[in-house]
Amino acid sequence: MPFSYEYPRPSLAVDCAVMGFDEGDLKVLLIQRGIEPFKGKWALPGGFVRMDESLDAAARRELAEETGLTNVFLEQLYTFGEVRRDPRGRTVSVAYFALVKLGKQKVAAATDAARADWFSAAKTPALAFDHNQILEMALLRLRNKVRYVPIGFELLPERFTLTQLQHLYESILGRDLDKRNFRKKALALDVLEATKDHEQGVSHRAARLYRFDEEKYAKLVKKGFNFEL
Amino acid sequence: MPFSYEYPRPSLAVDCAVMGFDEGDLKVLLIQRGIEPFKGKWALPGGFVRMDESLDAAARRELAEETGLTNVFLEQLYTFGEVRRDPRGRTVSVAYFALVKLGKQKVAAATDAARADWFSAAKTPALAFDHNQILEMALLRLRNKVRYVPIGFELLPERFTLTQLQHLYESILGRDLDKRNFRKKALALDVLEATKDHEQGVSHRAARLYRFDEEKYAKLVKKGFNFEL
DNA sequence: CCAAAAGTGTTTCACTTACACCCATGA
DNA sequence: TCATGGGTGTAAGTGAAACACTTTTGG
Repeated sequence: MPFSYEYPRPSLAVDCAVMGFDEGDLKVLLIQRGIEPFKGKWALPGGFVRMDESLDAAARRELAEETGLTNVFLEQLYTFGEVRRDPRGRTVSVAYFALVKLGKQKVAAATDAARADWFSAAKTPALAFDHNQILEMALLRLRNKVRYVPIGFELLPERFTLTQLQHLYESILGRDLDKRNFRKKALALDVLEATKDHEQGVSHRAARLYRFDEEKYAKLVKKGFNFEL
Repeated sequence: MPFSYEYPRPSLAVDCAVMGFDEGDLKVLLIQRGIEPFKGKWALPGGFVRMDESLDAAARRELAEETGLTNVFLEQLYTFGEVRRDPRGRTVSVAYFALVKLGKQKVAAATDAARADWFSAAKTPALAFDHNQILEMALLRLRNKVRYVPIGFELLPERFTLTQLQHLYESILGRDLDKRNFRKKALALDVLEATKDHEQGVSHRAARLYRFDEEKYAKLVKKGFNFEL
């Protein structure tokens, strides 16, 4: 500790596991690396932390720079610090977990990324660095967290049908849920607000659209409630 | 990214929130800083990460150096990276969460620590850096985690009575539990092995000693079970 | 009128909670 | 023999899971 500031320091990076939901399928956003090492390989978006920005800020900046995404749900996941995880030299990476409402935002590759694209979370290619491990942990976190915190709504458009919500949960949890029980429970939580509108352009009975009510949810949290789907 | 290795780098530290349980009370291990900054103030044990060691290894090393503790339960907690959290300059700290079986190990201050001592977790002094915040997060993690992972046993001696176990849970969760229900549930989980022995030297009926059965637990985990106390 | 998904209640079972007394031991 | 904590069972209530048919709409 006394001479700490003379010590050599590891490089410090952030990497983001960005997840979205589309067509009943959980997706992950990957970029194709435009530079060495691992040039041409797919990887999580990320980059180095600057001296004048917090870790969260670095994650948001890199995400915007490499993929064009802003205003996403972002939370710290885990810090990866094995000695040889980066061939360039000692690099510690703070991994982030991000959720985006797909369809709204277009992704666009930029800076060091040759391309950016969505992959089905179930079948991602072999990634650069230890990014497969990071991604695995992110998916695990999503599965665990979605059971007691309503983050699922971060993955849906502002208005959605109960069937969409159910399919989202099914694909995150990896198992089928009973329709009646699911709807009963979702509505009983009292955080969904029914709108007057219904989905459009389907060739069958149109489902009612619901909206997640942040205020009701905040009140419930205060009361020390117990969310669980 | 391209010029990353020319960028200035933050310092990288680890800090450990070490918790123990003694006399029915949850404790935290603090060191009194022997050097600036915050000389004389209490803080979490920790120090800088070396280039040739992983983050976990750094946490273990610092813990051993500053407090003499080895073989503790250790898991990464969260990484703190606000720009001005260390007056010496930009420093990012990977915080760890540690549990020790008290009574077995003596703590002894060393290196940069003037003293090391156990404090009741409920009433800790104002700490150096953002360590109060780290500690708070560690206690929160313990409260949440203890509900679905049997880490409570990391805080008890190898053999313990059911009443000790109950008091541990009560002090972590911050509320009283019903004796009969607690015992029923604890035994129903089928991870406790009754020994033939009883506690000694008490002036009332001596309670039976139990042991946590790691193997049974591992088997249950494999079967995808559901621990909860 | 057919296909396709929306929408809706009841019963059963398991688990949680509340609750009070006798037992064993050492002083 | 008294004080102290150890140890035990049952009943009521609450929440989870299983399960099938009618309704609406567009083609």
